Amino acid sequence: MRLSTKGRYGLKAMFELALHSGEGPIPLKDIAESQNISEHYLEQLVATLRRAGYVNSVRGAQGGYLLSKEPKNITVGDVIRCLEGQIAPAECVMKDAADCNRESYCVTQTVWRKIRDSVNEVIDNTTLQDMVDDHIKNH
Amino acid sequence: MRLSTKGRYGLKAMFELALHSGEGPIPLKDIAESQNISEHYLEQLVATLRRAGYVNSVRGAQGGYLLSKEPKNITVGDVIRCLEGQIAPAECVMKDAADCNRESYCVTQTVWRKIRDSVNEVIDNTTLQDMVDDHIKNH
DNA sequence: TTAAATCCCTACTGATTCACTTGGAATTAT
DNA sequence: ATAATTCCAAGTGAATCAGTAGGGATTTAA
Repeated sequence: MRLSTKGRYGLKAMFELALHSGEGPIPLKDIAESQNISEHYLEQLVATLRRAGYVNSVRGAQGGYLLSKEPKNITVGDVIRCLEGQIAPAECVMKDAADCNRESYCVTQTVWRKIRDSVNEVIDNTTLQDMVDDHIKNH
Repeated sequence: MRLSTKGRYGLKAMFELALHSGEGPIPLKDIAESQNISEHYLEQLVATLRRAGYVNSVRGAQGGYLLSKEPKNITVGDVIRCLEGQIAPAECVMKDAADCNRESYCVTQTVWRKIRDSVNEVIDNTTLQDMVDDHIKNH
């Protein structure tokens, strides 16, 4: 039940972008350094977020990345799901899942569904702006 | 964020034991067959649960496994944690975690903590008895 | 008393995923 | 022109997953 570094690093990076939202493009180098992450690895994660439309890029010197929307319109769920795929403890409670067994009703599925829903509730109701506010409040 | 087969199969097995609680030892063969799981693999999972004190075993012909406590006194959290280790989306919010970075406060940690707590709330408040009741209600 | 049914234990294994690294090409500000 | 950046594709060592293999020990039933 651990998140991989994709989701973890990705959210850190998105938080950094949100923190400097409106200040023009931020180069990955800065984020990688401040978060102590391999720049080349982070590049791959941000590429995924870019293709999904959450960040825009500016190439060339003085280029970098910026959020494509306001921080309040991007949720933690958007970011994590983009990088990690659907968040569900078992395949049988993922969207488009095939029926997991011949029986029409399975009790463990009920448990997995509850776990899935509780996690999704948290991540879909926290935006990057919430994280920024939280950060400011604590400094 | 997927659970491995350890936790998934393990919970299914414990549910079967709870369902037949009070009927004497149930052989693994029956559980493995009814849940369509490799018996030898399940054996390893149940061994872990036995060593942790959640099930007792009876050796020899007509032997098998039984819950060591009443179904209402074993939670889903007990079972999953026993087989999968601590449930937390990131190391920094696990018990005994070293400080994740030089800064005293980290925003992503707040998110991970919320996820961790919401999952634990679900699994610690669902017992095997709840699953049995749910099963009976739906048949 | 022997055979069958069961649990118990250790080790091995092929496939997949993780967390990167390598090595460049294309683009743009200075 | 040069340096700073993004963009792209492929390779890699280590770890984990989901078992399998091959036995040994214990108990019941015939």
